[in-house]
Amino acid sequence: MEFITDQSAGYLVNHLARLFARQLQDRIKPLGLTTGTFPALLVLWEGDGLTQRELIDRLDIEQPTLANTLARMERDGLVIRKKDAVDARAQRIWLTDQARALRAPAIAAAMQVNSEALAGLTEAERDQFLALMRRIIAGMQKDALDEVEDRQETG
Amino acid sequence: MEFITDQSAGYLVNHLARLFARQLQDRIKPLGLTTGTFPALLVLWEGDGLTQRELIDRLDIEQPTLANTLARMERDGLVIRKKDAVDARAQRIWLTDQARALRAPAIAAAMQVNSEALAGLTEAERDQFLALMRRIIAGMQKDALDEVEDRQETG
DNA sequence: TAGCATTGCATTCCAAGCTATGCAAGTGTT
DNA sequence: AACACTTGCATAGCTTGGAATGCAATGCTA
Repeated sequence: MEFITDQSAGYLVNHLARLFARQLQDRIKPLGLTTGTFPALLVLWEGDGLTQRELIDRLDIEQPTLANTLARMERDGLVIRKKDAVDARAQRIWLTDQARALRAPAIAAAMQVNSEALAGLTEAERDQFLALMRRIIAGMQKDALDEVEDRQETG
Repeated sequence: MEFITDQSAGYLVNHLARLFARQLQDRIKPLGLTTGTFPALLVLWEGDGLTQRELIDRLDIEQPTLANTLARMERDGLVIRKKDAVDARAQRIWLTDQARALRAPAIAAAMQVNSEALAGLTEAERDQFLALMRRIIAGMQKDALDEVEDRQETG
């Protein structure tokens, strides 16, 4: 059985993700940001005051991963957490002014990474690439969901 | 400035990489393997007795990352490290019988993950997807190399 | 309303990746 | 030969990601 890395989607995706992460990190480090905060920030920039649970529902990330990320973000002055008025278990996440101010430069950095990465592709190829990824992601998420449901029925 | 995650290559690649990693981990955990060992194993299965340096040259991974991975692999009985006869600094990496025996099932697992992930695509779309990734990777590696060279000239 | 199940979050422990640094062994230069 | 430089690897410390677990607050149900 042969395994050719150049023809393995998983291998290439992993490699590509590391290349993107390195690029993004280089560009947002001067802003005092790290890559892991990015997904959470993108959601919060659209509207903060969410609970951790609400954030998780918008990010395909495990709860402990987000909890850790939020802890680092609080330590670094990007967010503050206030107890929910109604539900004493929940904490609502609020952006600091500092985090709000970083929105424009951070997004500019990310968009620049994207455009440089895809610079060798035509407009059509870029669209194709994004569309293919969206379809693969949707399929894999569905598969994962089905597996969870199967386990619940069986177990 | 807008940022739409569905149209961000970096965001989608990161997400996709996590989905692939979860799938692969589920499948190779029963074999006693973890995802991080995979790239090194793929090289070593083609021929072991390499030094760490030679492995790094075949993997776009930083040296400390590989050193850690090899330490875990040695701990788990996948490889042994023997001092090089000529160069006392270098250590040559040898697969154990156990690691050799895992080749077929591990590769089968990875190929299954790939084919399930791409199941919703036509043959042509799969080829396109892989080809696009290869081109983007090549471009980003070239960019990264150029930056290093620029820094050396300047600094 | 008492007891049980669920929910929201934190904590622990691990893998995997990175940067920065250290150090011993080899190489090259004068 | 002495010195500086380079190379090969290890270590420390961090982020990002996950699984497993714990626990308090809430919700449900008999």
